[in-house]
Amino acid sequence: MARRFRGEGLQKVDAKGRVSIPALFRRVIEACDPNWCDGLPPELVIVYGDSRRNFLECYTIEAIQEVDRKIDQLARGSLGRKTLERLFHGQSFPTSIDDTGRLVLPARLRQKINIEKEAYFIAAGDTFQIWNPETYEADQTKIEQWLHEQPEDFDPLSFLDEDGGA
Amino acid sequence: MARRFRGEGLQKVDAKGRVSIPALFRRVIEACDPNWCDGLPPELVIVYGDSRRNFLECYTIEAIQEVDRKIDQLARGSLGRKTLERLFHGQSFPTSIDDTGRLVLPARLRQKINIEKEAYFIAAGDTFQIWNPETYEADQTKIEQWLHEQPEDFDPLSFLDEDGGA
DNA sequence: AAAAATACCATAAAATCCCAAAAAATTCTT
DNA sequence: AAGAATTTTTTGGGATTTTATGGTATTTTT
Repeated sequence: MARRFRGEGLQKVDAKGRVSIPALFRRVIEACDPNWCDGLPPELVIVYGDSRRNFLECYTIEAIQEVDRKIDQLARGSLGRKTLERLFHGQSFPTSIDDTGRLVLPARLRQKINIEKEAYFIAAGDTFQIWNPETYEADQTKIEQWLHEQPEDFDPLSFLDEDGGA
Repeated sequence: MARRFRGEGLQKVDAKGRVSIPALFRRVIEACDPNWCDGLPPELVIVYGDSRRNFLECYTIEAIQEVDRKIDQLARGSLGRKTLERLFHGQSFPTSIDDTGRLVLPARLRQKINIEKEAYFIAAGDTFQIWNPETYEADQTKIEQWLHEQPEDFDPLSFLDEDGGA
């Protein structure tokens, strides 16, 4: 099973757009970069997507290669392939982590998700996401509210029993 | 059947957030970490969950992998998957047990469940939980009250006859 | 030249490692 | 079965390393 990101955290963003990647995330990025070895800057790909997407999704090299392979299998010219190429090849930004564990988010990306001084990092399986802290909180609140609307003894784990997912 | 935790106990937490894991729990954590062998630190994952959750739930590697596999089977982007990714990937903390049998609970986690000098450990099937001792006691009292409200001859084992265990 | 991106250096806070001693549980011996 | 010896567990403190963050200088791009 592929290595997974876990955890979350608020990080500062300085005037130049530099952000520290939480150390645990860094370990995963390193381990999932086939070309990485000690001393080299670990690489990753940031997918920012279309205008509706309000967070950045960060892929390890292995994870993005898996997506690439799947895209390759779609028929050339098909709507699916065109759409996915736009998203993963066009609306994405390959970068790497510097020797102090930081990433530089270009102004364009910061504007897109509307972050200034702080960024919220959260794991999501084989990727992690970067959010504007307020936007994230609002999203999380929505999820929690939904959970609270469920029956008293509802356990999120019951999702796991569903077949295929809602 | 997967190995199960059993037992409970009060443990001290020192100024650095270190807690001894009850030795019996340790044996289970070791046995359920596929990568573990003598000398290596046994790993586990602490799921702390959303704002309402007032205890930490500790998963062995095998237990968390089972959850991960199930999450993988839910449709990408579905509400169920998103909720579970938040909970198990985002609101969790991967860690390991040091050579003296201790775990370090970061300040953030201690604050979340409001523990300072003592923590209460209790087994719960293939996971175990860490509580603030008073919070745990209150929860336990609630359960006992409910039991006392049942008919004289009520036996909790009768739950086992229900289908699905609503 | 101005702006942006990159490299280099520096530091406080936090997490980790290492050593050591009580306390408790287990085994051994008589 | 009781006591002694040994091992395991729990707990404590200091030293070291890593992490997160800030600043300045240098290079590259436009």
